[in-house]
Amino acid sequence: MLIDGNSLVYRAFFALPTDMATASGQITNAVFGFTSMLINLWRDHDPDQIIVAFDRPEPTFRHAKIPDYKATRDSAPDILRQQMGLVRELLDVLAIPTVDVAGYEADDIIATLATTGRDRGDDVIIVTGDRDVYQLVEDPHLKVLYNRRGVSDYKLYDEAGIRERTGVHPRHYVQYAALRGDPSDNLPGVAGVGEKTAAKLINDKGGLDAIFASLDDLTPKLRESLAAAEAQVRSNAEVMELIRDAPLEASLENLTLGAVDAVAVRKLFDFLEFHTLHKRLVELLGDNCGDDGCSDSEASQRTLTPDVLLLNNPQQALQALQDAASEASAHKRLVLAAPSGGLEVGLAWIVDADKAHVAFLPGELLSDAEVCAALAALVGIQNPQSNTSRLIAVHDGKALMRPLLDRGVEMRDPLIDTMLAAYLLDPANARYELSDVAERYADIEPSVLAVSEGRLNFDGDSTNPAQEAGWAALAVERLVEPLSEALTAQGLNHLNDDVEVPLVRVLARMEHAGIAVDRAVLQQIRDELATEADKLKQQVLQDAGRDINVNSPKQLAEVLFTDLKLTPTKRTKTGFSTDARSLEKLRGEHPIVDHLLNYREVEKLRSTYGVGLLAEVDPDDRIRATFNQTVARTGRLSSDAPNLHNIPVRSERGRVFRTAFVAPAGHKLLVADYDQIELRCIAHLAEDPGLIAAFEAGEDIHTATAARVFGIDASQVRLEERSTAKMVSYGLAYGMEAYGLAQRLNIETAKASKILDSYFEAFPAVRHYMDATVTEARQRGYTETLFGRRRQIPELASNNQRVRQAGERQAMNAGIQGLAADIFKVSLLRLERALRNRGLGSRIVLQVHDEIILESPDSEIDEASALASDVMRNAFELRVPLEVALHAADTWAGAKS
DNA sequence: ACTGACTCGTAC
DNA sequence: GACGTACGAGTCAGTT
Repeated sequence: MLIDGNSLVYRAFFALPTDMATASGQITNAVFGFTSMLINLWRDHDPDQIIVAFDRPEPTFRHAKIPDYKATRDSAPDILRQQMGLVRELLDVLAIPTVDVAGYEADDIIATLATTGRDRGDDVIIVTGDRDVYQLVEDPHLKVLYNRRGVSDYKLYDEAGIRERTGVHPRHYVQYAALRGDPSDNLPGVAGVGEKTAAKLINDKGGLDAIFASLDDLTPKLRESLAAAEAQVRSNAEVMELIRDAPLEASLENLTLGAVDAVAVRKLFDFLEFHTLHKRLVELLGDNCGDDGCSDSEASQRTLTPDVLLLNNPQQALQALQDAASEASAHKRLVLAAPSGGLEVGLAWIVDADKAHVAFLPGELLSDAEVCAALAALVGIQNPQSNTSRLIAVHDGKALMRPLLDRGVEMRDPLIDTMLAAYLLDPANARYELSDVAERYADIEPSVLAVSEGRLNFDGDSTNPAQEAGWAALAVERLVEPLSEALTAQGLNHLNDDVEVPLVRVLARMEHAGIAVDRAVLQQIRDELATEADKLKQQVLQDAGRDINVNSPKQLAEVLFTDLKLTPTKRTKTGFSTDARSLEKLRGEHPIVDHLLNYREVEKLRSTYGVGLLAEVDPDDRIRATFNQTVARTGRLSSDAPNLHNIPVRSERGRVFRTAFVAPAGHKLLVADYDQIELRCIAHLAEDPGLIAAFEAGEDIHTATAARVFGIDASQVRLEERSTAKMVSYGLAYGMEAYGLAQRLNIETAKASKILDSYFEAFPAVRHYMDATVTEARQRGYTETLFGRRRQIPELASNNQRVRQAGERQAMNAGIQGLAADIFKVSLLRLERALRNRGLGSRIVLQVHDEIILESPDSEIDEASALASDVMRNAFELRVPLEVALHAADTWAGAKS
């Protein structure tokens, strides 16, 4: 194994955060990364010999040939250079030989050693992040382990691999690279020639000489570029060719691994504070390095090392699953965890907190029907006859449930889902990956790599999902107690046990079902919009008078406010705003304004909804979004891939997309949506007699509000007054102020202020509720919904007025939006249960915050409607009634109020 | 080629 | 600075 030391140390340095340091302040990110890589390489490939080659600081023969060679490179930062010495020291104590030669690069040393090794019959692996060595792989005994990025992303290239990656045979690599150039070495290639063209030229002609000899066959542009660059290309080829007979002092025979000095290793690792790495090293080297009389007791508490039983074939899998399922002790805990690749890759489990035994089932065994059945017996929904089911603990149970549903297995509700628990405990956190939660609540050390890459990546060992899933299972096991206790302490048991946890299965079933779409309709809409967008774009360009990117706010601002001298009305962080509200104010000043507004609308619809939705349609003509339960800080759900929560409805042009969401033959879409749920929540929370009375009377709430605010009879309320009242009511929930209302109504702030005053005079309890909510939140540091859902609002303690006021608005909104979300979740749950209990064929296929959409057989419409209405109205008892509107139609567009 | 900040626009 | 909660397309500048 030949390692390019500089290359790997550089990769490690840039891949890991520079705040990794020892208590004494020595920065260790590069040494850490390099050491971790080295241990993994050693373990995974078990080489007979390891040699690490280094560059020397002096110029090389390449600099002599080309004065500008590598001239664009910045010199290494000090904090990296310091660590080079530590890496050398590390290799010393590990007795790994290093080589460097003045005037030559590490690559040349590697080329020399590789050639010698191959000639004497060795298999050689070259480890580097530098592509130049691809040229060496002309022989089946020579391979390159290329470090693509970070410290754990390697790819092993043999001759075929190089050809696939570059398009050329390794023996042509130098010529190919010479054409393409190498910006990192400051070697320009041919203008207009990148990887694809370079490979094509080489393969068509056979080599540089042939290419330059027959330039006439090529297109004029290419011919010209090549002719102009010939000298450069020839020179590139010369310096890119690696030296295979560099003058090394030691011979390959003498560069062997020596005896490891265990005490020196321990001292160095102690100094660097590499406790986990030391443990891994000891595991690797065993007695050679293990017994130096020290222990890692402190570190081991924070580090998890799973002992995984790998199930290699269906027989072993069946046995293990049956063992787990048939154990006499019921009501014990079963921890399930998948590796980062998901259930497709595999599934690990632990039974009865027996941490010594983690089983890992490779994903491919799930295609075996018997294995699937055995898994169903272990984790499936409870068999009514048996009451012996184990209590499941998971992190992100939906990630398991959904692929299991695809395989016909319906997993039962877990006892605890550590992801949901962490979300309930702090929904403003934004990070609920297992490594984050494990560190926060069980003081389990996350792998540094997990932190740097934002996901669990078991210490660089990306090739071992069994270890990774095993780690996850251990982590979940350790989290169960602390999280359960924290939930209880915070009064979150009801919300967790009776709402969030059972909701997981409802969402998994919705995702699994998906919603049917009419692909042809969607394509038709997209194509019409494309034509229209093209036309409007031409108009805008014509108005602009020059060629710009119409999608670029920056270029648009230049045209509008510099070329055309229109008056800017609003600033953004980087310049003048061109958003729709600003453009509205410029209407009539220049035709470009109208054209641009039209273009924006059509282009938005075309790209986001036309192209975007079509990309998400599955082969069976259904769209399956993901519904996230731990994203929104108020307790709402969110949807992505695609986001089905913002399908257009307000504008006529956008609404047509809803005609593409359909019910299959013999079915209807049944849409049930809450009427004014947030406003009803405000009425309840504020206990405002006026609002309550209006809702109880079943009046049109905006008309009734307008009547009270403007002091007139409901019959006298004009459309504009109703609209104003509606705006105020909505703004209320968000903590809107006079300025904001004025902007929206396009009136003066003073006038808006009067309207707000009148509103609060008419509904005094509302203002009191808002004030009390903010005061309480400020005192406690968090808000709480009626269901006990908490949300921390640290902004309330800020010294910055702007931040603090934003916190106040969040506090006002959280209780309202959160209560609505809680009620809605209960509805979803109960409706799904009710449908199942009655054995109906109707199923929930979508939800949008206050709207549930069912796909219902024609024969069931009446029963399902009545059921949905009943469940939703009675989901929670407020001081005001909850009203639900129901519509059945063939498409989502048809089901409207 | 990839990534993150930014702007803009859609929903409730 | 001024209305809460989301997701995503596209641009652009910086990095690998």
